[in-house]
Amino acid sequence: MPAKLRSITEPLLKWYDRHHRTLPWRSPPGEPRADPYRVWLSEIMLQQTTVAAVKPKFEAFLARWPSVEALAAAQDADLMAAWAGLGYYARARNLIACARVVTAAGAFPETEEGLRALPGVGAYTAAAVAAIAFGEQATVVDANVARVAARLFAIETPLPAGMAAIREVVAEITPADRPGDFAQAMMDLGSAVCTPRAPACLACPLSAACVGYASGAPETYPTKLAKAAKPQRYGTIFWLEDRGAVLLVRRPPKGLLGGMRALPTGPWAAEPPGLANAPEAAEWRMLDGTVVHVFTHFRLELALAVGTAQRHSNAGEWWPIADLDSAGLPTVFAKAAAACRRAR
DNA sequence: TAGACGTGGTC
DNA sequence: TGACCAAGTCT
Repeated sequence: MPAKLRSITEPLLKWYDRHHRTLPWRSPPGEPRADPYRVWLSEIMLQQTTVAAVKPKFEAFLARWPSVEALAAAQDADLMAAWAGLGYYARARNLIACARVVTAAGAFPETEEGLRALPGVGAYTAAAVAAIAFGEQATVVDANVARVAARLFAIETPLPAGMAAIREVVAEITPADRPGDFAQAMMDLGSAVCTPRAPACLACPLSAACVGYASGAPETYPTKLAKAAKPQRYGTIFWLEDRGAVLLVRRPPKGLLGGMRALPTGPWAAEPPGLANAPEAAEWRMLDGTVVHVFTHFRLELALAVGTAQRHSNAGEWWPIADLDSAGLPTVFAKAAAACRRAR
């Protein structure tokens, strides 16, 4: 084993044996394999999502759908509703598609290449599942690993272009023995020690090998390109009520909040759209105030229009207002619904 | 390659 | 308060 590799993997894995987090989808350190269903489900949920947000969702999914076969048999609407609040809803659509592919095939693919072909499984997730569930020496690079590696080797190329150099060095230091523990150790280290703002270098098992630490300014790595400003958009939410129920619709299957239940809404545009695309002719009353919600790529300010239906239209589902929590609304609509219920 | 795609927590 | 950030993927 090359000295460079040993000087990193040995202290890292020793640190992991002592300081690893215990998480519901994890096997203890030293286990060469783990349950692929749990590993896959957790990795999908963890994409761009914090451990704290994932833990209760993971437990709920595992209790309700204890195997990939059970998940494959779920109703789409039930799964989408169960995912509500986690965000990035394409993950939920791909999750059920993936479960059905795996169930039809009889088992998860056991190689990085095979996993990569599954819906919703990209370069990171394929490598993570291959390493953690199947013990493959795959190169696992998420935001934590990228940050640790960029500091360890003082990689100057800004992200995302710098990812190529990062992948190279991570491939060099990934051991054949315990590749899954190595990946999770890098992630735990990035989460607890090699943090974005104020890394705890004095507590780091890799500080002796770290070029970024030696430079005196490890927190400057990885460098990143400036982001574009978020545009402002405006919309109107329609709260149409009849005999204790409110009208909900299903969003189109793709795009923003695709496939999710929602309150009716007009366009989300650069100017307030007023009552455009109101669900039916009704006496709309505008509530005071607005609901603000910030998405990844724009900021949205919603006006709230409330009306009473003359008759039940069949343009959507009439949902009992007292039971709205079980509708599985994305957070932006849950916020708007709460504001309407308070103020109407 | 760059933009679409959610949400909640932190400082 | 707002900008940054999180176990990314798809097109």
